[in-house]
Amino acid sequence: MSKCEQCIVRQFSSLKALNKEELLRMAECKTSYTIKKGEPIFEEGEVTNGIYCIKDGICKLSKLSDNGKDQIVKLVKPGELLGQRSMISDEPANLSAVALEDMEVCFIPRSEVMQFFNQNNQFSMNVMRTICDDLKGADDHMVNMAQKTVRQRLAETLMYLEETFGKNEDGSLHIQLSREELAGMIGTATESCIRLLSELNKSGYIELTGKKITLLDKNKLKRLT
Amino acid sequence: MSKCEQCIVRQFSSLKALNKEELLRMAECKTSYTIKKGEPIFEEGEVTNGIYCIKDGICKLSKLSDNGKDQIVKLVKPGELLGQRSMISDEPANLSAVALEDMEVCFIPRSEVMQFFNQNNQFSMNVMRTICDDLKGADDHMVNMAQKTVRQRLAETLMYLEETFGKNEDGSLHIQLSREELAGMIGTATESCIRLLSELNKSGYIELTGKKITLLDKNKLKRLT
DNA sequence: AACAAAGTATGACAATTATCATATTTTGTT
DNA sequence: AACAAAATATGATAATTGTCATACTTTGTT
Repeated sequence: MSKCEQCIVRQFSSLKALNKEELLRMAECKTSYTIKKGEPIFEEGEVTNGIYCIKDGICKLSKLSDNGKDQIVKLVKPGELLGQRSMISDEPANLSAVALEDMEVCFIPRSEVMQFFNQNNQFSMNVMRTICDDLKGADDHMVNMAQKTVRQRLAETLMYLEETFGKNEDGSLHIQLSREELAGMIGTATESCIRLLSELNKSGYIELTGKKITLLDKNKLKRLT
Repeated sequence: MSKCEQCIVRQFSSLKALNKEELLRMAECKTSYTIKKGEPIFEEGEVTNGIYCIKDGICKLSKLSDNGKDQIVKLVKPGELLGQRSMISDEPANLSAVALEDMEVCFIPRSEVMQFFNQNNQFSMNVMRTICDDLKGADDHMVNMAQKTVRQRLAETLMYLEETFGKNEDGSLHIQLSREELAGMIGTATESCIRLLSELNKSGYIELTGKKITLLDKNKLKRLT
């Protein structure tokens, strides 16, 4: 059983407010999991009964729409927590979490987290601020979905992916999404997404090499939005 | 200076957790306002420095998109609180709040609310749950915006308006939105909204009489979505 | 009552986006 | 290495939605 003290999740998340004793308690009750790319951490409607700490790997939070398409609501990085909203509302998950890369996560039971939550005011304020940030992000995202064209949303998403997940040595986006997943982020049909990518490619905004996407002219891309 | 004990807001909002002494303190520091239809309570980017209790009247929370159109993110009823997220994040308002009817609201300074928040655990849990509900609502709303057609969103919105704000004696929707505002809710051009309404009218799904909208066949409307 | 201004309605058309069909390429498995 | 399956790409076409022009109605003001 590994310690929680030096864990990346503790450095970036609400958990940074926990003291040594609380970290020890957490280390004792946590469960570590390895999750393969493509596998779910939890699914929409599932009772999660705790939170997940993302130690390594990226995952998508998505929701199945009535039309059968999976809309990606958010991407989650190492250092973040999953399942905080469900824990506080005491409700099943509203979104599914699926690994986009091989992942390492720890599960901490609800009862334990709620203890920290009630005892440690700084911790609960941290959780609260995170949820407030998510709410602001979701409102802004909603406005973009409602008011921007697919091309604008694609350009914004590509820049977001580079800013958030960085580039490889060759300059291509580090995060690898399938065309279907990218379409699921911007809220469009897979074919439309492919067509627009290939248009941006021909116009010199981006470069497509196999699955790799490289942003060539970010100023031009920004002007699209 | 009126009392807070019997106020409608106390019955429906997070404030129900406050005790008599806290209510007295709140009554002393609150400021009451009357806001005319069309006037703002606060605007996007404004530092609010407190929360607003909606005693009477309905307002819209909206955000101006880059294309110059106002997207309505949420409608707020009497009994609800405004500005909780900004208060906790200690940030300016992310959305504008504008009265859709003449309103009565009370303003409570941030310092006071934060005291309740820190002292009264039930109150802070209530606030937290409300924000969690908003987050779930925003995520769901986002998926609808991304995945449903304008016609589907219009049908859903009309049913939402009837469920949430009720009907007049003649069966028409109680809440009166301009076509532009309705378009701002569903995220489309005003002309498209008008055209679809008139199509639903001709097909017998709804009836348009001046500004009044009556839902005639809710089963059919539901099937559209 | 008269008038301007705003809101609602509709047509014509263009632009955007989805859908279906069909190649082509890549990936994974035996 | 060979093959099937999945992912990517592209064309053709239809459906949806936005834009601009214009007319009609309602509202509010003087």
